[in-house]
Amino acid sequence: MTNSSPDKDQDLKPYHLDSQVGFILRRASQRHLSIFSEAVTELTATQFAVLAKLCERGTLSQNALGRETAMDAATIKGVVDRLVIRNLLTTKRDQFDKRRTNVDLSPMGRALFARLESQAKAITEQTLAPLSTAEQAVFLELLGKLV
Amino acid sequence: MTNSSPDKDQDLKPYHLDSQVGFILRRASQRHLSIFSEAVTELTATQFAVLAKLCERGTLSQNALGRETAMDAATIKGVVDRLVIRNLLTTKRDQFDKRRTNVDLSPMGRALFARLESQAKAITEQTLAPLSTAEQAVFLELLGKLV
DNA sequence: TAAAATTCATTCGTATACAAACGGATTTTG
DNA sequence: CAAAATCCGTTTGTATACGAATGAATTTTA
Repeated sequence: MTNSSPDKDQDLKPYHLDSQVGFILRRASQRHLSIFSEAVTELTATQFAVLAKLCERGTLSQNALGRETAMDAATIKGVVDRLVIRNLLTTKRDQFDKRRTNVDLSPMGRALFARLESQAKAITEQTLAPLSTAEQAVFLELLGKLV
Repeated sequence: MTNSSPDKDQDLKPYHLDSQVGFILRRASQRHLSIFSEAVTELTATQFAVLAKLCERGTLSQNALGRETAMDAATIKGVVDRLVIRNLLTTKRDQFDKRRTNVDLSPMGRALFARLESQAKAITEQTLAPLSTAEQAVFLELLGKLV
């Protein structure tokens, strides 16, 4: 007899890109980045994340900063380099561990972050605006489990 | 008297990167992409999305394909070019609208997609695995509102 | 129908993003 | 303590990602 139970090697349901979580995550990120760049022209969201983390944590080695902001060593290097060129960050060789380069906010970087902080909060709100307050809490809780 | 109501220009609560939805979305995407590349070595997630969409929709103009896969014209061009070089896609000038380049799966592309389809479904499941079935449904519904 | 607006694909420039490999510094371990 | 393992920052190469500008083709509109 024909079995209607789940297939072994092949699912009868076709693959629909639009319902795959990875694709929807990418589109949600795209929308957020679009909201961000609309509201903030001075920095990218990635660059802002670096300023925010340094403001929160103070001086960090370059690689540690990368870990805190979810960027690998090659990526954080480029981001830091560009921010140093713009005088938003300072770097200094660690005097005890000669491998490390310590990164910190410059006065300009600190001032820029202070100026953008409330806008950044508004961007978070705008990103979540399609959800009710209750839905936002549920969403953030579940999203947090997926990291 | 001192007012404890919400601030006008400044929120007393400090900005914590780790609780911003944009940052968590990025990390969730990173995790998904890591799961993907662990399971599928032949293609990137982006490239697979192109194959999937063409399998689903058939021939599309290059720009239309970009819209369906959430890539702008410049991005989809690079992705298509690389897949054409690998003989996974074919391109042909539209005979009626001379602006358009129509893109379709090659036999090799179709075969590769067929071979990877079940793995792709498993990747989606693995990405959502930290959530219960009920949570997954809630999460996808809310995430869908944020695109 | 002619001008204006739009669409299409392309190119250029900049910015993530990450794997892999490297040399130097530090820490761990046998 | 010396070898092994790890960590640090850097470089190279490839792949998205997108704004802006371009020229050619098509559609809209006045």
